[in-house]
Amino acid sequence: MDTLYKPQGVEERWQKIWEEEGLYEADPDAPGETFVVMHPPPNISGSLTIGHCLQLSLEDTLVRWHRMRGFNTLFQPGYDHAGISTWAAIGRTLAQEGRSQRDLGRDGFDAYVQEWLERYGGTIMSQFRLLGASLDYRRTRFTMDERYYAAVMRWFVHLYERGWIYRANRIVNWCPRDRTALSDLEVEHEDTDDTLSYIRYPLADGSGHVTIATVRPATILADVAVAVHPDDDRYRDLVGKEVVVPFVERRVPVIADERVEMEFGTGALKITPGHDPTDFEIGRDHDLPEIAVIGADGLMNDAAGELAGLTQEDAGRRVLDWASERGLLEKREHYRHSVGHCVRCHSRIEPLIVPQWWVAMKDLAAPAVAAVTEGRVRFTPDRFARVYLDWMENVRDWCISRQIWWGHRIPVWYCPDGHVTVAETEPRACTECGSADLRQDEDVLDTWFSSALYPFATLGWPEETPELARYYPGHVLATARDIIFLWVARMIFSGLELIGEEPFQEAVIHSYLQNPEGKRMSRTLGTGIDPEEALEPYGADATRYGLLKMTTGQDPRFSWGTIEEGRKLANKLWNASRLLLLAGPVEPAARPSSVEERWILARIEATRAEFEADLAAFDFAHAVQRLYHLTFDDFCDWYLESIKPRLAEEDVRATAFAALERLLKLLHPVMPHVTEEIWTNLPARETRLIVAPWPEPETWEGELDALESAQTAARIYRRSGVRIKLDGDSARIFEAVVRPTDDGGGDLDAERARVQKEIERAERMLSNEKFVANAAPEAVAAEREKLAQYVAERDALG
RNA sequence: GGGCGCGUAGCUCAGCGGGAGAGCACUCGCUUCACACGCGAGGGGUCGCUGGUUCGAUCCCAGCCGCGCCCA
Repeated sequence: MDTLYKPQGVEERWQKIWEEEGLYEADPDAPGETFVVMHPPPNISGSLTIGHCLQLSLEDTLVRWHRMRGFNTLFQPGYDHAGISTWAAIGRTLAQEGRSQRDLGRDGFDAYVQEWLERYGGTIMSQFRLLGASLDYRRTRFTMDERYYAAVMRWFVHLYERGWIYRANRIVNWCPRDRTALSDLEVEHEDTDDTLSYIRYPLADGSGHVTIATVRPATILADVAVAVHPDDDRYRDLVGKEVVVPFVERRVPVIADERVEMEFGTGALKITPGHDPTDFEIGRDHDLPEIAVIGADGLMNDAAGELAGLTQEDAGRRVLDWASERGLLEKREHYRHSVGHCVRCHSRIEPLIVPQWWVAMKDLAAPAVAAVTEGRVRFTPDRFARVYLDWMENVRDWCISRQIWWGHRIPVWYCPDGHVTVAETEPRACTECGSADLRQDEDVLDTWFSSALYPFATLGWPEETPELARYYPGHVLATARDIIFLWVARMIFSGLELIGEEPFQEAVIHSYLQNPEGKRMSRTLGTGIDPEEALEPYGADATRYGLLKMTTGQDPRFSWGTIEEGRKLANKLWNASRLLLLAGPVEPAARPSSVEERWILARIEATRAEFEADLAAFDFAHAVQRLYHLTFDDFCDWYLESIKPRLAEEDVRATAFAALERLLKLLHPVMPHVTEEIWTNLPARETRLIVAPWPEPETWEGELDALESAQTAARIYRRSGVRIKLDGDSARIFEAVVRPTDDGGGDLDAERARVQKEIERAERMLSNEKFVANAAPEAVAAEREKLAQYVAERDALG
């Protein structure tokens, strides 16, 4: 054994052995309470980020912990086709060759994407393995594989038959770059600098004008009304009159609607149902026409007449010029407001009225709200339950159709007569007229429509498989907060609707790593950290440890120092085991005969209980910190040092190996490789550590503080050279651990003064009558205890 | 516009009513027979600011200031 632990090679070897020996496999026929974690399937549009590794580390820690405790565990791997995301990524690659997705044709694109899939899918699975994630790789699923496709079709038809899927011509978020509709969740609002133009709309009867303010003058061409608030005294007399829309010189009514903000601009709002979501709603309620002057490409369309083909900016300038020439442009001012952008390509979202497929959310949402309010699904940290509920309680209908070629094609067919046939598999004839001339809807489904089924589609649903019976519902779902609505919420309502049970009990919302400079990690900006930058030099164990320490807070910065801490812990364990192995292997057996032996067993036991409590609360950072402290301070610095003089005794070594075994077991879920490597070197191995039984609770009462007097004496001696009087075990342990090199002496006065200060502080507090009267009894007792200890210390100093 | 989170040692972060902590970095001592990628010791902090509650506030409350995020 080398004096330095080198993870390279060791980790890869164990990863192969564990997988080849079938130790990652979930067996639905095996006994045991189940524990199921569905790992969120990464997008095949890219490789893993360090953030994925953080998520995987905490999941794998839970999975390995449960596996050792005898649970029948399923840790499910897979990857996601990631609709628009992959579509856009492929588009970027093709663009470099001067081509686009649509140049390939639908079939050509399918072929291209298959290659893409093999390349990225393979990379992702190999990165999972590199981290030591104990996923059941045999079960790897893809959200567009054949069986998964069948599940998605069933889901669509189910919702359709329920009457909750409908096609409607409504305003949607349109990305003019990718030329597809998006759901509300795929739009992000960004503060944008704009110019607010104040334009006069003359009254048709010539009695004056109304001034409106707009940031999008080009849309004036599609105006169908001017709206004011019903309580707005300034405009009360105008309601019911008509105004003339500039440029197009169309007469439109002035209407009253409560959705108008009186404070904005002049309080009069131009209504453009074709190009604004609020105006669309107002328009529908007032039966206004819907005019579209902007096309799918974001440019002015034919309805814009002489402005057709212009960009909105150019068209807007023409409109403003027109108004200005006629004295209708009152003023222009700077205006900063938030504008919707495509979450992927950052194009400015174009609200357009286009026919799309929708899911009515009302009936799906109600049970999903109840699941959380009734505590059947819990969030950690629990404040995210509120975030979830706020969204779910106010959820709007979900636009699920996308105008791209990558995804699950909508299972709807049209005959020449326009009849609609909805079926899970391709129908032979129109269900209404029997026509065999069927044309399938061109659109594909929102990628999240299929991801929503992940917790059961991966288990074989809609077939009644043994896996589905055994592993649904699952237990822990770990994810970052950015997909609470997109995915977590949708899994909950789909699971409730289709299976009748929520898909997991615990939604663990983990931290979102920032890069060391505090910036958001982004692959495209090059501000991210490639997992292999950590895995290669530090090893998976160190990386896992470090990442788990970074799970606190909301947006911790990635820090190499934390990974380094993990590497040191691995090395420390390695060398502690070397000490014992070099002293002479002997079968492990806890036969403690001294106070320090009982003490370490008690410390390990106490840490086991605390560690379990941390994991149960998903507090990974504190969990690993405990292990570090136990290993360095308790096990190495005190226990091993104190038994060194007696290492020749077989019982002492047997106990030490037994203690080491327990320590390795506690560390295994966090650092699986180094612990397994050491474990396999211990005498009398019968099983792999990965499936070794988790330590049972033990009782070592009254031993937790057994080393306190020796430790206090060590602190004083090391600081000042002053020896305090010790006897019996404490004296022996002090000698063994501290190995004092002189007879003491030292600065006795300084030590006395220090202790005296402490005594005075405690006495001062205890002489404060208000403290004694008002403080919690425990606080007062603790203070008395401290005083007693310092008095004892003073006496020991002599 | 509404909501959430965070400002603690040079850095990354714990602590969240009763003497300010860890790891890294820094300084000093030690080649000690597991580990010098080690061991031991030390320096370093008006706990963002201002008020309030309390016998006592880094911790609770209010208001500011600064960062980050979500929803509309």
